[in-house]
Amino acid sequence: MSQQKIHRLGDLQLRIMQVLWPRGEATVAQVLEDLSGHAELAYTTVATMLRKMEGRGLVAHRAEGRTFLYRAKVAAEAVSRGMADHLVDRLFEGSLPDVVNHLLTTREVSREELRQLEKMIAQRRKTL
Amino acid sequence: MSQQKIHRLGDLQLRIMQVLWPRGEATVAQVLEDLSGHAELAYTTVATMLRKMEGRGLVAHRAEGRTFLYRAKVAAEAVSRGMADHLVDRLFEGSLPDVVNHLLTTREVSREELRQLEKMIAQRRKTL
DNA sequence: GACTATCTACTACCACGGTAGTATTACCGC
DNA sequence: GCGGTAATACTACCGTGGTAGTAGATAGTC
Repeated sequence: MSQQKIHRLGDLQLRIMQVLWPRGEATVAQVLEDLSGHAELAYTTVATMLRKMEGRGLVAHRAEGRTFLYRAKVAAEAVSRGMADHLVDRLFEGSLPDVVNHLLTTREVSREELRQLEKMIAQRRKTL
Repeated sequence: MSQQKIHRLGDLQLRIMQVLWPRGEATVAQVLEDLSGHAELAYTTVATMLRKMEGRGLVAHRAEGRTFLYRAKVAAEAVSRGMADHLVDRLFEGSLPDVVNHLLTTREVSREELRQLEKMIAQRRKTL
């Protein structure tokens, strides 16, 4: 059941995952530390959230003395893919050209970025 | 307050909006009708959801006799833009190349779609 | 050994999406 | 006029994200 609901991550949950992914393992205090800059949260808020996320299978922990070391249990790629796919499906019926077109027409784009995009497309074509 | 939280649309809420956008106005029964195919919902479920959405400023209604005609109060473009931007910001720090790269590498793509993408990019370059 | 800082556990809220039942009201056909 | 149908209003409930306080345990410090 975990695999199917990967796209459902609240803002705080995602930010916590984004702390855990590069760190590998982190204590509650470390997560809280890396999170500051967004909003000042209470220590217990982060601890509670981590416990809830563990219940959902997003993270796991091991005890180091009396301290818990949390680690991500789902890969960053799986999450971003799940979330992106979910959105593309909901908004653009799964059409990749539609979503890219939407992004291109509603956002600021630099010449350099356009060049990058073309490069990616050329690259992708080779893999077909 | 309505403008800033446009990206927060539940699945059902979005589907309802997607019924209202092309129709312009619709009764509860018509929304329910257009929604079937997804899941069979109770009439009162849709009615309740519409009332909640009206409280949030997503839709509005006028009375035609004793029947309510609901209409979307936020444009489809604003919603898709808000949702897409929110996701791109959360997952890829607002980087357009990153999100496109992610989409290109994780999804199935046809040669034809790649051609379309290149066309769009060329088109977009003209507007710079 | 007492004090304090630091952990986790438990509990409690609130908001909101989603779902639907019950109640009330009003129209329509006979 | 009466009964059924269809509409909205109200209420209720569950799950879950988010936030945090309080309590209890424990490790380190003087």
